Amino acid sequence: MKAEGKGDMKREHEILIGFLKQKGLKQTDQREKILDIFLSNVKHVSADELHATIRKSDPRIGFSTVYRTLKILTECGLAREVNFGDGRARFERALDKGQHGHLICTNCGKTEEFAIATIEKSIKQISTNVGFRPLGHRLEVYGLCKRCQ
Amino acid sequence: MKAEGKGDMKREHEILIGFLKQKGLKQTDQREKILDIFLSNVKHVSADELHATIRKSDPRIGFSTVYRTLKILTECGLAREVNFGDGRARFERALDKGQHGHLICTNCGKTEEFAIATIEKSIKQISTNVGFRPLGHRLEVYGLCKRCQ
DNA sequence: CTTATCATTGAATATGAATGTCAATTTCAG
DNA sequence: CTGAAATTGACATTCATATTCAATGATAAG
Ligand SMILES: [Mn+2]
Ligand SMILES: [Mn+2]
Ligand SMILES: [Zn+2]
Ligand SMILES: [Zn+2]
Repeated sequence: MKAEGKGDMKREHEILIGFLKQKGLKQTDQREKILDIFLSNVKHVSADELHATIRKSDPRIGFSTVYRTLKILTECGLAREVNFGDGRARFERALDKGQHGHLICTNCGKTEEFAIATIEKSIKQISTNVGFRPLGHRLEVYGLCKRCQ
Repeated sequence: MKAEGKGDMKREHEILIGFLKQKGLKQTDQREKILDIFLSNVKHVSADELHATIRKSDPRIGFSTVYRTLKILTECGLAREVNFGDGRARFERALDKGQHGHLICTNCGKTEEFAIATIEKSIKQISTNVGFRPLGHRLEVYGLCKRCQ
């Protein structure tokens, strides 16, 4: 669970630690472990799912801690919350990963990501026209994936 | 509550009645009244809010009925569900009103709509490229409205 | 190292929207 | 009309999210 060739996570840990210090919060084993598992895991994970995964390596970590840590990770830019209309929040890695849209299969739940550079340009244009300052956006496309059509 | 110059709602009622008949469901006063109030009301209303409004003119209509009727209205294309990340579903008029994006102020909650014709073209393009068949989409932009900046 | 302070943890509990249940009532085809 | 079947509305349940709180842990000062 270390030599997995996904680039070291030092940078992410430094960001987390810096954020905690700056906010007067404390550095704990739980927070570090949750960050590790979050980063080494599949994308679009819910708090529940992440907690289930973490329990396998440390059954003593509570759901609340996972839940609260995901919030912290989101605050410090390491995670991003996404929502696929299934009634629960999901989180994906945010560092070095720009905004993107999601194609969500309404039949099997499969999701695919796509770049939205041109769309983002349109959004900026439109927003500026009406005096709105855009800070974030969500674009979800619902439909049928190749297999489900 | 009738001569309000918003075009008659006959067409909507015909659509609802046709849908009910076709599905073997029954035409009730409640459903008609809920449709009326839904149409003569502000956009982006939650089930709760709609129920509160309806209670003023008929206190005997229950929340469950409003909730279930909104589902029916969505099924027959008279309403569309939208979600602004505040944890509850909202509904807007859908007949004669194409898809559009929303600019949502994260400070005051104000929402503004905008056309997404060009963006829709991009979505279709991208989807086709990967073999995905798009059936619907949501585009929400979060930021600060003119007043809140 | 020791201590004092204050944040964190995790189990339990609370919250709130969405959905399900069911007896009484209403619709509507025949 | 009449009866089968859908509807209604009060209430209960579910489920994700959020909060509470006593015990524990982290950190800075001495
Ligand atoms: Mn993604
Ligand atoms: Mn709208
Ligand atoms: Zn699929
Ligand atoms: Zn505002």
